[in-house]
Amino acid sequence: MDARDSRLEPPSGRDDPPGTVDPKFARALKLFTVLSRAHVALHDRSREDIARHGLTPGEFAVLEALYHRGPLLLGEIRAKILVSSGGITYLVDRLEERALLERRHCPEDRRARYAVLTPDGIALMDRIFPAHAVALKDAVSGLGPEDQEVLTDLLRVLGRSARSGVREAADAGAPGGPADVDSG
Amino acid sequence: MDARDSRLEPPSGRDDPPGTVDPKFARALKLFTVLSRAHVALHDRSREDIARHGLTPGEFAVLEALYHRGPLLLGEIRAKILVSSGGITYLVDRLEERALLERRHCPEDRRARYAVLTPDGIALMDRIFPAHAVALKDAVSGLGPEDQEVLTDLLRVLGRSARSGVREAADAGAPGGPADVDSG
DNA sequence: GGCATATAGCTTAGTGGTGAGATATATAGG
DNA sequence: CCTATATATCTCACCACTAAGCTATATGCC
Repeated sequence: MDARDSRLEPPSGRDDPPGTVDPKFARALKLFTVLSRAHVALHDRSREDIARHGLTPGEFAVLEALYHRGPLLLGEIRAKILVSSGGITYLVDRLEERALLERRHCPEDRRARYAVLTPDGIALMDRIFPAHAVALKDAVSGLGPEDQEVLTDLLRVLGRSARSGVREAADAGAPGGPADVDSG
Repeated sequence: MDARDSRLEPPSGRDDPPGTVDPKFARALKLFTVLSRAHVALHDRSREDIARHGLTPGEFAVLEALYHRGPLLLGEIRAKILVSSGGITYLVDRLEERALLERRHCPEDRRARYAVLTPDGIALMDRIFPAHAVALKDAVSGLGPEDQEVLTDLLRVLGRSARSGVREAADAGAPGGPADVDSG
């Protein structure tokens, strides 16, 4: 058999990557990378603040939506915070168990449910939201107000851009199966 | 009061949210929201492209790092793609099982391991990366090249701001712009 | 009314990932 | 050399969340 165990060998070199990035695409790729890192950084700051109160970001997002908009149907929260149908049930279950919100029947549609903050839920948000707002304000304070506005506007356009043109399948190929990975 | 079931009652009103956002913080909160949504949108586009090849975003990120940088220590990949120590082991395990990469001993440090793409791994990336770059370029095409550059620069600053515990002066009185804005 | 289809939320199985602790190795100081 | 501490990776228990299918209800068409 082959005497050579490749695991015993160091890599042939540190500076001969097999692929290089076509500069034509480098700008988009870089933008994506930088966007991801900025998001992670900000999200982490937000999360470490929220975690001190025993909440996950998802739970906090639900509470915040209700705190600032009043009672909402589960589907409305779902659309606002971008979780799956199972996800919103899970989050609302946990918050209801902790008596921070309640489900209520919707008189116009018996399939639907409102989520409504309880007094405890309101009290909790009264207590923690202001500090959270300060934490976020600090986290973005590396940019001045005008730059923050410009950034927000650009991100809005980018978001729309990425959301539009979403392919609804039916393009090239059967939508039934994932694809091959190897066989190359 | 008697024992009524609050679930039978509709919410008292749709437009009396308990909390309102201090406009002083509205800009930062809005920025965070818009950033999250833009990130989700772009990430979803990226993911749906990657998923067609049977890869998760994490797996793709590992392959891409190795494809463009050559062999890397697990810790180096970990720092680049921002996963936990358990996460990088998990990702590399899966890719190694599929023979897309190999672990190799590091001669200078016997605790460490390199990850190196196999020929199959390189072939896979040769095959799927170009289309992925096109997909991302399309997704950001709602912004012109110059706006993309501006956005990237602002996001870089924001990322640094969120990562460091900055509490720079600046503040509400002097929108003249913070001093050091670039260093990398 | 009666049927077909769409929709809101729930259930369940499964997954990508985290985080703390374990192990092996490295490094510094006596 | 010996000890103490730091570091790179792995192991394992757990978790937030997804996706698909389910039930109940709503809606449109005949």
